[in-house]
Amino acid sequence: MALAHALLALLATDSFSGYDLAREFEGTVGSFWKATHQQIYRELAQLEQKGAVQPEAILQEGRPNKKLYHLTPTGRQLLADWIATSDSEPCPVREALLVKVFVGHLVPPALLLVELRRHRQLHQQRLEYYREMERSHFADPAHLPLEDRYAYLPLRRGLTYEQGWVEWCDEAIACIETIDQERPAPTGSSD
Amino acid sequence: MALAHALLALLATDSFSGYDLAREFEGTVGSFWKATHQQIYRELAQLEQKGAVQPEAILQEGRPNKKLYHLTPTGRQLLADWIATSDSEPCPVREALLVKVFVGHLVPPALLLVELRRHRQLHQQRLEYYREMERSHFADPAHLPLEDRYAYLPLRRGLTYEQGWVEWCDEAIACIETIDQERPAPTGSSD
DNA sequence: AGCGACATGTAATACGTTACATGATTGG
DNA sequence: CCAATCATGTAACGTATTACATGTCGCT
Repeated sequence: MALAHALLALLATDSFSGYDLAREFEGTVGSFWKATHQQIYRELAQLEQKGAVQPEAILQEGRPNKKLYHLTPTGRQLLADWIATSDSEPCPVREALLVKVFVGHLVPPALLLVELRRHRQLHQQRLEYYREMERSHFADPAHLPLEDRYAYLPLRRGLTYEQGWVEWCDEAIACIETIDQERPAPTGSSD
Repeated sequence: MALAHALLALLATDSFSGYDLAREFEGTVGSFWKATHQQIYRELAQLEQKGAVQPEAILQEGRPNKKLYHLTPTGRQLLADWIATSDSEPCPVREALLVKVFVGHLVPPALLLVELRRHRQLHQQRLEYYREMERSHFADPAHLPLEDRYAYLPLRRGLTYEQGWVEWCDEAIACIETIDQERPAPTGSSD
């Protein structure tokens, strides 16, 4: 049910088409939720059936028509009730990179270093993107309209989350480089 | 396929029963992977069919018998190949708490503060657990056996991850307390 | 007498991912 | 001419969650 609530939350800030929503999840909103367009269209259909959202047909020329979804009062109430009543648990971490590092001794250090550097770059890019959003949309956070002061907080978490990853990657890279220098060829030499 | 590899990784460090594995995911390993016993039993059955793991029947008195799973050479190779070849993407974040904060203006601040304090406590507890594991198992990390030096790194990420959450919760709580003091009753008063 | 730990499993459902499908427009 | 953007969707599959099911032992 959680994707449904994430969609309602976005539609509480503005009206969007399914396509728009999919792009939102790739932007700032990606700091707290992810979804593909297939999930979104499926979920929007269900929300429409429940009367939580209402589509408005937008006829366009030169590009496909679209359905602009609006949050209904029912939908707004559904969202408020969910916020008020549901206990949300921290999302489970399933991080393949950490599995690899955990049993890193099974492969040559150089191989792990490639993966770690790649991840460092991905997180660094995301971090810079969030920093730019912070600069452009949330300069002087104390004097923001009320809604934006709330919306700023998830972005803050996105920032510290990505920064945490970058710092950990640096730590891990340094550690594995040391291991690599101590023993040159840990696999394939004398096993 | 990722749970399969997480299980193989654990079985590369020791032999476990399904029940044991489920408990591992609640301990230190929980810093990088989560799984319930139902998932684990299903996946172990599949891994057995592939010849990646081999069960040893342990007959016990006073408690149920169990199957101790051992990693086979095939399984070890499967794991090493996966580490070497697969590009692992950062796991998608789907954090209900951040959805709630994002549209926090829809509910009374006091309500959000309850959820935030609850989360702060959960992350604080996890943080303290990881700190204890660090103290008891990874004191003096430079002089650890090679395998433990790798195993230490995911725990380090667990530590900074939980710490990041605790710090963000403090920031969010302070911010929302300020909002609360500025405007006493944002819902239900004059809407 | 009831609960929690031990130990394994089935079944149903919900949720997420990947592949396939269509079709116009714009820019390289 | 090919790829990307806009825009919506279906179908199949894989993974995860929740509920149900069983049965002993030791503790309170």
